[in-house]
Amino acid sequence: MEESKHTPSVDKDLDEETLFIVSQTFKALSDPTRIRILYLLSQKEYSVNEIAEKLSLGQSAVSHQLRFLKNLRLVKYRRAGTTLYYSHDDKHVMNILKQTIDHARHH
Amino acid sequence: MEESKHTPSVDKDLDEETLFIVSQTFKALSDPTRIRILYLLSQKEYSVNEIAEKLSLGQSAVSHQLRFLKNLRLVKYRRAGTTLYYSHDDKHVMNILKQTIDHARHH
DNA sequence: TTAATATATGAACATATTCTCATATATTCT
DNA sequence: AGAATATATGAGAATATGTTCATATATTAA
Repeated sequence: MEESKHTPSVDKDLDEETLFIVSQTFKALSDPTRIRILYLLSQKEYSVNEIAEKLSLGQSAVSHQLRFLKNLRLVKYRRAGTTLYYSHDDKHVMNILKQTIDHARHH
Repeated sequence: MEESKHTPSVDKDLDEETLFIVSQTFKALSDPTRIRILYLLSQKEYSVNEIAEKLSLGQSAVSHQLRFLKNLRLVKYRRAGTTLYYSHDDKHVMNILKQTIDHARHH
Protein backbone atom coordinates (compact mmCIF):
# COMPACT_ATOMS: atom_id res chain seq x y z
CA MET A 1 0.00 0.00 0.00
CA GLU A 2 1.34 3.38 -0.99
CA GLU A 3 1.16 6.52 1.09
CA SER A 4 -0.67 9.53 -0.27
CA LYS A 5 1.04 12.82 -0.88
CA HIS A 6 -0.52 14.11 2.30
CA THR A 7 1.01 11.40 4.49
CA PRO A 8 -2.06 10.55 6.54
CA SER A 9 -1.48 10.52 10.28
CA VAL A 10 -2.72 6.95 10.45
CA ASP A 11 0.33 5.67 8.60
CA LYS A 12 2.88 6.88 11.14
CA ASP A 13 3.68 6.16 14.73
CA LEU A 14 2.89 8.71 17.37
CA ASP A 15 6.18 9.97 18.76
CA GLU A 16 6.40 11.30 22.30
CA GLU A 17 6.69 14.94 21.29
CA THR A 18 3.70 14.88 18.99
CA LEU A 19 1.70 13.07 21.64
CA PHE A 20 2.61 15.73 24.16
CA ILE A 21 1.71 18.63 21.89
CA VAL A 22 -1.59 17.06 20.91
CA SER A 23 -2.59 16.27 24.48
CA GLN A 24 -1.65 19.76 25.67
CA THR A 25 -3.62 21.33 22.85
CA PHE A 26 -6.73 19.38 23.72
CA LYS A 27 -6.20 19.98 27.41
CA ALA A 28 -6.40 23.68 26.70
CA LEU A 29 -9.77 23.11 25.10
CA SER A 30 -11.08 20.73 27.75
CA ASP A 31 -11.92 23.28 30.43
CA PRO A 32 -15.23 25.23 30.27
CA THR A 33 -13.60 28.46 31.44
CA ARG A 34 -10.89 28.32 28.80
CA ILE A 35 -13.43 27.43 26.14
CA ARG A 36 -15.51 30.45 27.08
CA ILE A 37 -12.45 32.70 27.01
CA LEU A 38 -11.35 31.44 23.59
CA TYR A 39 -14.87 31.69 22.28
CA LEU A 40 -15.03 35.29 23.43
CA LEU A 41 -11.68 36.01 21.80
CA SER A 42 -12.88 34.46 18.55
CA GLN A 43 -14.99 37.60 18.15
CA LYS A 44 -12.49 40.31 19.01
CA GLU A 45 -9.77 41.27 21.47
CA TYR A 46 -10.66 41.88 25.11
CA SER A 47 -8.80 43.09 28.18
CA VAL A 48 -8.43 40.84 31.21
CA ASN A 49 -11.05 42.76 33.16
CA GLU A 50 -13.45 42.75 30.25
CA ILE A 51 -13.14 39.00 30.02
CA ALA A 52 -13.69 38.64 33.75
CA GLU A 53 -16.80 40.83 33.62
CA LYS A 54 -18.27 39.27 30.49
CA LEU A 55 -17.85 35.78 31.87
CA SER A 56 -18.51 36.56 35.56
CA LEU A 57 -15.13 35.27 36.63
CA GLY A 58 -12.53 36.55 39.07
CA GLN A 59 -9.67 38.60 37.66
CA SER A 60 -7.14 36.18 39.05
CA ALA A 61 -8.82 33.13 37.56
CA VAL A 62 -8.86 34.79 34.16
CA SER A 63 -5.25 35.82 34.45
CA HIS A 64 -4.19 32.30 35.39
CA GLN A 65 -6.05 30.81 32.46
CA LEU A 66 -4.66 33.40 30.06
CA ARG A 67 -1.17 32.48 31.18
CA PHE A 68 -1.99 28.86 30.45
CA LEU A 69 -3.24 29.74 26.97
CA LYS A 70 -0.33 32.09 26.39
CA ASN A 71 2.20 29.37 27.25
CA LEU A 72 0.66 27.25 24.51
CA ARG A 73 0.68 30.24 22.15
CA LEU A 74 -3.06 30.04 21.76
CA VAL A 75 -3.45 33.70 22.69
CA LYS A 76 -1.30 36.82 22.47
CA TYR A 77 -1.71 40.35 23.82
CA ARG A 78 -0.93 43.95 23.09
CA ARG A 79 -0.43 46.57 25.76
CA ALA A 80 -2.25 49.88 25.88
CA GLY A 81 -1.16 51.70 29.00
CA THR A 82 -1.83 49.44 31.94
CA THR A 83 -4.38 47.47 30.01
CA LEU A 84 -3.53 44.25 28.16
CA TYR A 85 -5.72 43.34 25.24
CA TYR A 86 -5.74 39.63 24.56
CA SER A 87 -6.57 38.03 21.24
CA HIS A 88 -6.40 34.54 19.81
CA ASP A 89 -3.15 33.46 18.17
CA ASP A 90 -3.72 30.04 16.65
CA LYS A 91 -6.10 29.81 13.74
CA HIS A 92 -5.90 26.06 13.58
CA VAL A 93 -6.98 25.61 17.17
CA MET A 94 -9.72 28.22 16.84
CA ASN A 95 -10.96 26.36 13.80
CA ILE A 96 -10.99 23.07 15.69
CA LEU A 97 -12.94 24.75 18.47
CA LYS A 98 -15.54 26.15 16.08
CA GLN A 99 -15.93 22.82 14.32
CA THR A 100 -16.56 21.08 17.60
CA ILE A 101 -18.99 23.72 18.87
CA ASP A 102 -20.97 23.45 15.66
CA HIS A 103 -20.89 19.68 15.89
CA ALA A 104 -22.06 19.72 19.50
CA ARG A 105 -24.95 22.05 18.65
CA HIS A 106 -26.31 19.67 16.06
CA HIS A 107 -27.25 17.25 18.85
CA MET B 1 -24.79 42.24 9.60
CA GLU B 2 -26.52 39.16 8.30
CA GLU B 3 -25.82 35.60 9.38
CA SER B 4 -24.66 33.13 6.76
CA LYS B 5 -26.61 30.00 5.95
CA HIS B 6 -24.13 28.04 8.03
CA THR B 7 -24.77 30.03 11.19
CA PRO B 8 -21.15 30.41 12.31
CA SER B 9 -20.58 29.48 15.92
CA VAL B 10 -19.16 32.93 16.60
CA ASP B 11 -22.57 34.53 16.15
CA LYS B 12 -24.27 32.63 18.98
CA ASP B 13 -23.92 32.37 22.71
CA LEU B 14 -22.48 29.25 24.21
CA ASP B 15 -25.23 27.51 26.13
CA GLU B 16 -24.44 25.29 29.09
CA GLU B 17 -25.18 22.05 27.31
CA THR B 18 -23.01 22.83 24.31
CA LEU B 19 -20.23 23.96 26.61
CA PHE B 20 -20.44 20.69 28.49
CA ILE B 21 -20.41 18.52 25.38
CA VAL B 22 -17.48 20.43 23.90
CA SER B 23 -15.42 20.29 27.07
CA GLN B 24 -16.10 16.58 27.51
CA THR B 25 -15.14 15.88 23.93
CA PHE B 26 -11.83 17.66 24.29
CA LYS B 27 -11.23 16.08 27.68
CA ALA B 28 -11.43 12.72 25.98
CA LEU B 29 -8.68 13.84 23.63
CA SER B 30 -6.53 15.47 26.30
CA ASP B 31 -5.02 12.36 27.83
CA PRO B 32 -2.01 10.67 26.18
CA THR B 33 -3.32 7.18 26.89
CA ARG B 34 -6.69 7.88 25.33
CA ILE B 35 -5.06 9.54 22.35
CA ARG B 36 -2.90 6.48 21.78
CA ILE B 37 -5.93 4.20 22.06
CA LEU B 38 -7.97 6.25 19.61
CA TYR B 39 -5.03 6.52 17.26
CA LEU B 40 -4.67 2.75 17.31
CA LEU B 41 -8.37 2.35 16.66
CA SER B 42 -8.17 4.75 13.73
CA GLN B 43 -6.42 1.93 11.88
CA LYS B 44 -8.64 -1.02 12.74
CA GLU B 45 -10.52 -2.69 15.57
CA TYR B 46 -8.58 -4.21 18.45
CA SER B 47 -9.44 -6.28 21.51
CA VAL B 48 -8.79 -4.92 25.00
CA ASN B 49 -5.78 -7.17 25.47
CA GLU B 50 -4.38 -6.30 22.06
CA ILE B 51 -4.59 -2.63 22.93
CA ALA B 52 -2.90 -3.24 26.29
CA GLU B 53 -0.08 -5.19 24.64
CA LYS B 54 0.41 -2.81 21.73
CA LEU B 55 0.58 0.19 24.05
CA SER B 56 2.31 -1.50 27.03
CA LEU B 57 -0.53 -0.68 29.38
CA GLY B 58 -2.31 -2.67 32.06
CA GLN B 59 -5.52 -4.43 31.08
CA SER B 60 -7.41 -2.54 33.77
CA ALA B 61 -6.17 0.85 32.70
CA VAL B 62 -7.23 0.16 29.13
CA SER B 63 -10.62 -1.08 30.23
CA HIS B 64 -11.18 2.03 32.34
CA GLN B 65 -10.26 4.31 29.47
CA LEU B 66 -12.42 2.39 27.03
CA ARG B 67 -15.36 2.83 29.37
CA PHE B 68 -14.68 6.55 29.41
CA LEU B 69 -14.58 6.65 25.61
CA LYS B 70 -17.63 4.41 25.37
CA ASN B 71 -19.65 6.71 27.63
CA LEU B 72 -18.96 9.54 25.22
CA ARG B 73 -19.83 7.24 22.29
CA LEU B 74 -16.38 7.73 20.82
CA VAL B 75 -15.86 3.97 20.58
CA LYS B 76 -18.08 0.93 20.21
CA TYR B 77 -17.43 -2.80 20.40
CA ARG B 78 -18.54 -6.10 19.03
CA ARG B 79 -18.31 -9.33 20.94
CA ALA B 80 -16.67 -12.49 19.62
CA GLY B 81 -16.85 -15.11 22.33
CA THR B 82 -15.22 -13.67 25.41
CA THR B 83 -13.30 -11.15 23.37
CA LEU B 84 -14.54 -7.61 22.79
CA TYR B 85 -13.30 -5.88 19.69
CA TYR B 86 -13.35 -2.13 20.04
CA SER B 87 -13.50 0.33 17.16
CA HIS B 88 -13.95 4.07 16.83
CA ASP B 89 -17.51 5.38 16.62
CA ASP B 90 -17.30 9.12 15.94
CA LYS B 91 -15.91 10.21 12.62
CA HIS B 92 -15.98 13.87 13.52
CA VAL B 93 -13.85 13.38 16.60
CA MET B 94 -11.45 11.08 14.78
CA ASN B 95 -11.12 13.72 12.10
CA ILE B 96 -10.38 16.40 14.69
CA LEU B 97 -7.74 14.12 16.20
CA LYS B 98 -6.07 13.53 12.86
CA GLN B 99 -6.08 17.21 12.00
CA THR B 100 -4.41 18.04 15.27
CA ILE B 101 -1.83 15.28 15.01
CA ASP B 102 -0.90 16.46 11.52
CA HIS B 103 -0.76 20.04 12.75
CA ALA B 104 1.46 19.08 15.68
CA ARG B 105 3.84 17.18 13.41
CA HIS B 106 4.47 20.19 11.25
CA HIS B 107 6.32 21.83 14.14
C1' DT C 1 7.30 60.38 44.49
C1' DT C 2 2.74 58.90 45.61
C1' DA C 3 -1.73 57.28 44.34
C1' DA C 4 -4.59 54.79 41.31
C1' DT C 5 -5.52 51.20 38.09
C1' DA C 6 -4.66 46.83 35.58
C1' DT C 7 -2.67 42.58 35.62
C1' DA C 8 0.37 38.76 37.38
C1' DT C 9 1.85 35.57 40.74
C1' DG C 10 2.30 32.23 44.66
C1' DA C 11 0.25 29.55 48.21
C1' DA C 12 -3.35 26.86 49.79
C1' DC C 13 -7.44 24.25 49.27
C1' DA C 14 -10.96 21.42 47.07
C1' DT C 15 -11.87 18.51 43.47
C1' DA C 16 -10.77 15.63 39.53
C1' DT C 17 -8.01 12.36 37.17
C1' DT C 18 -5.52 8.10 36.22
C1' DC C 19 -3.34 4.29 37.54
C1' DT C 20 -2.81 -0.23 40.26
C1' DC C 21 -4.51 -4.02 42.82
C1' DA C 22 -7.86 -7.17 43.96
C1' DT C 23 -11.91 -9.13 42.68
C1' DA C 24 -16.28 -9.63 40.11
C1' DT C 25 -18.69 -10.83 35.87
C1' DA C 26 -19.35 -13.02 31.42
C1' DT C 27 -18.50 -16.46 27.96
C1' DT C 28 -16.77 -20.81 26.27
C1' DC C 29 -15.13 -25.41 26.61
C1' DT C 30 -14.76 -29.90 28.76
C1' DA D 1 -21.13 -27.76 36.93
C1' DG D 2 -16.21 -26.34 36.98
C1' DA D 3 -12.10 -24.46 34.79
C1' DA D 4 -10.08 -21.20 31.77
C1' DT D 5 -10.00 -16.83 29.47
C1' DA D 6 -11.34 -12.00 28.56
C1' DT D 7 -13.03 -8.00 30.33
C1' DA D 8 -15.23 -4.92 33.88
C1' DT D 9 -15.42 -2.77 38.23
C1' DG D 10 -14.53 -0.60 42.84
C1' DA D 11 -11.38 1.16 46.18
C1' DG D 12 -7.40 3.54 47.22
C1' DA D 13 -3.25 6.28 46.30
C1' DA D 14 -0.61 9.62 43.84
C1' DT D 15 -0.78 13.39 41.00
C1' DA D 16 -2.97 17.13 38.40
C1' DT D 17 -6.17 20.86 37.99
C1' DG D 18 -8.78 25.21 38.84
C1' DT D 19 -10.22 28.53 41.96
C1' DT D 20 -9.70 32.01 45.68
C1' DC D 21 -7.13 35.08 48.55
C1' DA D 22 -3.50 38.00 49.43
C1' DT D 23 0.06 40.38 47.54
C1' DA D 24 3.45 41.79 44.01
C1' DT D 25 4.53 44.18 39.74
C1' DA D 26 3.88 47.54 36.07
C1' DT D 27 2.13 51.64 33.98
C1' DT D 28 0.13 56.16 34.17
C1' DA D 29 -1.23 60.46 36.16
C1' DA D 30 -1.02 64.00 39.56
